[in-house]
Amino acid sequence: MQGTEYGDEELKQAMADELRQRLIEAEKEGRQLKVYCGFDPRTSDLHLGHTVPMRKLGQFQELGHEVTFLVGSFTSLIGDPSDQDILRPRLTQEQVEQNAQTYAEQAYRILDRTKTRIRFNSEWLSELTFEELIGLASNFTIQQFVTRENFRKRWDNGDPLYLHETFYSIMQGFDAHALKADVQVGGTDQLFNIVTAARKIMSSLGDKPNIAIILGILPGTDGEIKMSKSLGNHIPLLSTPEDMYGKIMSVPDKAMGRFMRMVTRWPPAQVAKMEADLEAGALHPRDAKMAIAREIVSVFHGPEVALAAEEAFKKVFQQKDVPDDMPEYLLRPGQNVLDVLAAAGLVTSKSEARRMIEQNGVRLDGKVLSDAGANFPHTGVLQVGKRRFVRVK
RNA sequence: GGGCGGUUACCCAAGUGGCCAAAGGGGACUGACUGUAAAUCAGUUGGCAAAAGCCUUCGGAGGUUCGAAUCCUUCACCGCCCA
Repeated sequence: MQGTEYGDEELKQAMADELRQRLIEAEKEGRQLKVYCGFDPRTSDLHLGHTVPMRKLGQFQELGHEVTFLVGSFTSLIGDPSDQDILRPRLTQEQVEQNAQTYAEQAYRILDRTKTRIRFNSEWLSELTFEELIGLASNFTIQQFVTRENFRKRWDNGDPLYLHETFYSIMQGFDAHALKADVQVGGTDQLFNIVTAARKIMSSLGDKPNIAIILGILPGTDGEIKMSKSLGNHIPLLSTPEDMYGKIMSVPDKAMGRFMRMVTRWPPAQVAKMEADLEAGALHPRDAKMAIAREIVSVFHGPEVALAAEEAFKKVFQQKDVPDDMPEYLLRPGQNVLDVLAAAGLVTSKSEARRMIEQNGVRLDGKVLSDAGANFPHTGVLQVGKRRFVRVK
């Protein structure tokens, strides 16, 4: 139960006991536990935050249990209201299918391709009749939903709260039933959906309620709030190693503990030692973070690539040199500084380019360019801000 | 179905005929300081333009006016209260 966050000691204990019990039962019945986690195919690319429950699934997999990667193809048509206080837009069928495809593919970076079952919940949810839905819905009261924090806020603010949003929990509960799940993994934002909704629905349908493994939520690059693409604080799984390394380095120190626990493969003892060393001043926070960044990049790209990413980082940010690899732009005759900045994609408009120049944010081979309208001086490395580079040829 | 209120830039939010490209906050970006951290300080934050200035933007469409985010008509969407 390490790395879990139930926010309630009693619940954690209850779940731990139940898990132990279930393991014993399964052992007797000569079967493995059925473990699953649902993922919303809401965006096409996964980020570090998604990997937290995936790695938990991976651990179960290593222990020989049966793992299902459930794509919420049907639930995405609604959008989970759990993790935010505003209404989420509904996706179209096509968007969902397209996203689901790339999703599963990326999941294999973490999970064992040969052992992972991929299921789509539209399989059974699209078959439900209205009558069945009524039966499922009768397990819940309006109050249960309205008292949940995220609904409560919207209620209090006078923001719209749609009836269909309450179906999300019911559907998730039905997923657990359809999969006959023993264990369901999810973030703290899924506490209600898993512990209340899924367990209730399963019991009402005569299943043994599944056991909740509730994981903490990984913060984004701001170190505060949940990593999320829509909040712009995410670290995509498909980012380049250099980018991933750099993004991890930009995470505030205070979030290091959570990154160590949630996305590195380090055993608790090592994490504890690092934290103790940091506390004692024996370890420089920067070095600790570099170790974390190298470890995380290794998880996805292997140790050699991670080391190379680290070298690139040192070069650019510690020695203020330029990276080895960068996009190239072919200079055309008669172009001025603004033209090149805009055409090379370093800025989104010429007005922005002007601003950057005024703010001394534009450099060519390390020298600040101050004349926006001047002809582009010469070929070389053109830099905007600290991290945008283009080689002008 | 009725009454009232609302829809402003990436987000929240002020603005109720000219001084509004539109206050303030958040976020983001640039610079300084650093460890590409945090904190702090300074600045920027619609587009085009060297600049004067011009153009587009205050839910959509029409209108009044020399002039509209602001007034009128209408449509759409949302909230509250009543039924």
